[in-house]
Amino acid sequence: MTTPFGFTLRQTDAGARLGEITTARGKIRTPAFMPVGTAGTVKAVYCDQLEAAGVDIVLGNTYHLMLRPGAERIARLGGLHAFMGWNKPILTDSGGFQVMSLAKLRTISDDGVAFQSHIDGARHVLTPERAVEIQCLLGADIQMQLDECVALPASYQAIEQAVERSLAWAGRAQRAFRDARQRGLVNAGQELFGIVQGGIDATLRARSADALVGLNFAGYAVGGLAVGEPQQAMLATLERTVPRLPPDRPRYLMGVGTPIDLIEAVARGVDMFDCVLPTRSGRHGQAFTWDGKLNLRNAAHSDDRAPLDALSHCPAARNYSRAYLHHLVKAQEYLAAMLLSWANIAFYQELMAAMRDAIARGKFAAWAAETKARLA
RNA sequence: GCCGCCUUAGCUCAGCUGGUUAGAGCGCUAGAUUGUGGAUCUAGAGGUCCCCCGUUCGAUCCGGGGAGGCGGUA
Repeated sequence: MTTPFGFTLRQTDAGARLGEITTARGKIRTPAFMPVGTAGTVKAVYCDQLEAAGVDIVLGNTYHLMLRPGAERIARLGGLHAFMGWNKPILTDSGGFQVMSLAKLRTISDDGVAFQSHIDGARHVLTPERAVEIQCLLGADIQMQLDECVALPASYQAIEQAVERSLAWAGRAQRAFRDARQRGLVNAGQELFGIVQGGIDATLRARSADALVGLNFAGYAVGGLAVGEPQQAMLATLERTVPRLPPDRPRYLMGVGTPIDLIEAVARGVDMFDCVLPTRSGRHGQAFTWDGKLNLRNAAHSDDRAPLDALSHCPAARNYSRAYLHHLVKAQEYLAAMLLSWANIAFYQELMAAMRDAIARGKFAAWAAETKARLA
């Protein structure tokens, strides 16, 4: 008996939404932040630490896992959850982001994307159908359609083409997913999300969102943001896009963002986020704390006995001095990446928990104003 | 003792047949990083060119002397 996929909206406050996503592998408290685990690991962090930090769901990546170790191999080994030892929900990105980030290594057509592997140069083709097949093999609880993500600034024509192509691919992905469901390759607790594109153009965003809603997805992502445009343009785009999405489905802002980005987006009705910032920044010596960003590489920390963040509940933030973390970062010790990634993920989870609490109390606007000032 | 080589940024070293503001790598000081190519990028500070004398319009560079280091040799 599989728990079916579902979304319950419990409360709204000042535009922000408190809710819960149900999957066969567990519940996701929203607004939610999902750490990025591209290659079957949230880099430098154990699954136990993720769980203890309050993480409900992590990301995996279709493109990277397809290249190495291969989707069919992961399926033979019991699926991505068993493979990486994470039994809670997993959302897999489709490879659409790599259309942008690995632009030099791919050619795109209406049929799909041909990548030249950055590992060994081999040719790999990703179509909307193959992306669904791979995500079925991985066992993702939430799949993403293949889309075309465009770096900004870009011409109207380029963004328009990406919108139309992504819409066509949304329909193909949906047919492939329904076919997989009929063949028993996905269960009732698993779902596929569509992705809105359109740059920061109001007309294209409306066109993309409206057409996608017509396809009736279980959840909707807003993609193609935080890719070069100013924060104000991103927020303005959210204000025009999110209201077009059905309120009874989760909304996922892909690839965002900084702590303040998250607060601003929650205020505009977004439920889910993912971003590499807490982990990538952690590997580069930057910490997110309740007093704002801290660069542990800076010499100012070399004699500082204070903990990273006395307000955090994370052992990494409480039990090690800034002087020690500074030393580890300067010496390029592995433990620096481990402790700072851990602390950053814990901070992001505490931030989301604080937002959920503020919404539940009906105090989101005041909380947001105070917290933004504190973190700035 | 004698012979040879060396001395330029914190470190390891380029360079200048004598000419405006002497460079690199690393290190150092900062900044960037948004659906992760375990990648990288940007900027800055830092100089008695071992010391003294001489030659020259002008010396880090040429000559003499000195100091320190490395190697060889009796």
